[in-house]
Amino acid sequence: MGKKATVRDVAAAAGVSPATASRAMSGDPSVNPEMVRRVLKASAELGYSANVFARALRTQRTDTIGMVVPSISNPYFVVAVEAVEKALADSDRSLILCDSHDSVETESARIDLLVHRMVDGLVVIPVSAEESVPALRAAARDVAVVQFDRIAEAAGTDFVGSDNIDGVRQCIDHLRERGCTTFAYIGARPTTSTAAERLRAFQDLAAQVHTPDHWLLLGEFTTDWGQAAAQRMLDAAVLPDAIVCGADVIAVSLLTALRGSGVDVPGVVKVVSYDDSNLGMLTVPRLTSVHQPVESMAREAVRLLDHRGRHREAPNRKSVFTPELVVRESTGGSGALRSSTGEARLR
Amino acid sequence: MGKKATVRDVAAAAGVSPATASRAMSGDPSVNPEMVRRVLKASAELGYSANVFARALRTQRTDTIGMVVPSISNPYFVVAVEAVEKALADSDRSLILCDSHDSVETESARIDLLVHRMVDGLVVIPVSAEESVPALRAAARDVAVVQFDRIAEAAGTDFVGSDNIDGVRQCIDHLRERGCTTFAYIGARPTTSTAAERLRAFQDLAAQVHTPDHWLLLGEFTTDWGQAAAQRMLDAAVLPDAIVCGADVIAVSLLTALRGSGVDVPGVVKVVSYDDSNLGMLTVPRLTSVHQPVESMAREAVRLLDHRGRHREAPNRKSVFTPELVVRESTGGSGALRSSTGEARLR
DNA sequence: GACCAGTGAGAAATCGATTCCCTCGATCTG
DNA sequence: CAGATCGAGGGAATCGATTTCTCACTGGTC
Repeated sequence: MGKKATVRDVAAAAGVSPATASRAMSGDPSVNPEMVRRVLKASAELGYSANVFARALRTQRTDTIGMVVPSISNPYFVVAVEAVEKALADSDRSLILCDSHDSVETESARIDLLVHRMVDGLVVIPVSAEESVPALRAAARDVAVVQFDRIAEAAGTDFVGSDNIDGVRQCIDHLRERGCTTFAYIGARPTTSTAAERLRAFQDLAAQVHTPDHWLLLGEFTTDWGQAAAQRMLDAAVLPDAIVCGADVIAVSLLTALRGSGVDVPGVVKVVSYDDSNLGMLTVPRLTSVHQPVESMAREAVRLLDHRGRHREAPNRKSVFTPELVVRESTGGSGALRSSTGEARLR
Repeated sequence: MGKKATVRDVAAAAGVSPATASRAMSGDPSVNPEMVRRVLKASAELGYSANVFARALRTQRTDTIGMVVPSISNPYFVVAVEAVEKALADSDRSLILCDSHDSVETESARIDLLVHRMVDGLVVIPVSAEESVPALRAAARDVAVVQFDRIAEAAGTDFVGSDNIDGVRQCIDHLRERGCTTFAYIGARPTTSTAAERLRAFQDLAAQVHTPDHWLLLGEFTTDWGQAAAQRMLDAAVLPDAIVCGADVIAVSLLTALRGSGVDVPGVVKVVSYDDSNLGMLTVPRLTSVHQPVESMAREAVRLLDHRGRHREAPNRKSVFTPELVVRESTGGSGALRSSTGEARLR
């Protein structure tokens, strides 16, 4: 347990005052280059590295941002986390990640935890469009907050997401091109903004005059639900031409269940989904899915955080990115339309 | 941006000194109950909560432990993270998670980061049995370290893992019971202890006098490798009765590729794997896989950390848990043997 | 009635880095 | 050449909570 060197140690070794040592190391231009050299040398020799807490206590900054996601076992959120981490690496800041386990209470606790750790900013994928509001609103008083992917409107924070209406439209257009006329939707209950928008878009664009109950199934963003939904569809006599899923986690187990019951996909039913996660590459057939430009979204999120860090009272901003449908075999493959992209990224 | 209350504020509001306020809130028995009451009341009214950094600076503790995993897109590691988080929740501590992206350099940087953040302990799934040693060894001088799942022996830290020899033995026994006589192994190069142990166990237990090259394939723990390996097996004329995979991430894409080429699993080839992750539940057929008692392992890891926190110089301890094979359809289903367990946990 | 152990609580030191303020010497201006 | 200006660098305060260290006061004992 080697006791770590302090500024004083470095200062002493370099023959200067702690004040000068500190200035030298932070690149203050008013320090003689010769002194800087001596300080840096001493610092290197002692293996000095500043105490994070002392610095944070004094400067009120931590060069750390926090992120709260509903579940790290959803691959889409994992991709989002990795993208944010990458976007931060450029500016040499790090990420603290918390999992809210799809619970409003846990989410609130995690947000509090991070705020008390004085993160410089907070990226949150909120659990609920309504119930996440109080915690987010409170957090936004103390720190820069940006909601990611989903939004709890009333929280009044910045937001980065993608255009769900357009994504669903691309799905439907693609399916119509492939000759589909009857559509079902398997998604999540509209407690999150994404679920609500995708559902509404589907209803506006594809729902028939009379949509049978078992063609509009709303549950959760889980594989369990995908499986249960598949069962309900199979229990009914007639299958639609196509099924639009609200997320890959739903689609993969739905697909597996359908095929397990001998339904030909894409021959009899075509399936499209949302998120373009690595999961969709593991099924047979591979999933046609809506890809969101997560990397760009993450960079934008960091930019918004930085901006708000400087302008606390600026009006809220919303950045909405356009997604793109990636066509694979679950709707008959790329055919003459466009080439399917993306390799499995799972490790 | 509400400025947060300090001990002084609380003390003033309660009409006592900061010292007494601090003592009152930390449950020091030498404080008059009446004072305690007043302090707690004031504290509650002001919405006081101690500044994490000031406290950490003074006490040299953070009630936080750090965890470094090779990749959060591997579902097995995600399960490990969740288990550790859960084990910590009991004692009201939190987890900081870092991803080393399977890189020794990143791993070293992350470990440093966490050590400087004065985490009270560190749980690491090392990237390499050899190259992870220096960083771990250095970290262990400053903080309690436990290696999880894999071990870099020479680092000289505590360890929690499972018995890979026994796990592979269960696989082979099961396959033999099902009538298999020729076996192939698709795993990772033995740069990690788990990969090495599983490989050696396979060789000891199942390798034939002459194992064709394409029946002993070593790559990485990725889906890409599973797919590539499948291709190599298919290119050769003869298939084995059974394939043992070193991890589910390998097995799922292998399985998908085999089935895509018309190979009947489990009819022609049976497949067993390792990790029992949710991925294995999404394939058709579902994967027979070795389940490790991750929750128990995580609790043990936390116990070891706590123990070392108190006894810096105690000899290193290794806790090895016994895994259990979960039989599913990729080897012909549970049959009369035992019931398959586990539901998909993906969200 | 005087002395001592014991107890509760405040003043001040501490953790380590940063930064404001001030000094001292040097250069510049009139 | 005196006085003003500038700039490098040191002393000390600061961030907020905890933890000595100390002291005043209580009750008990001889």
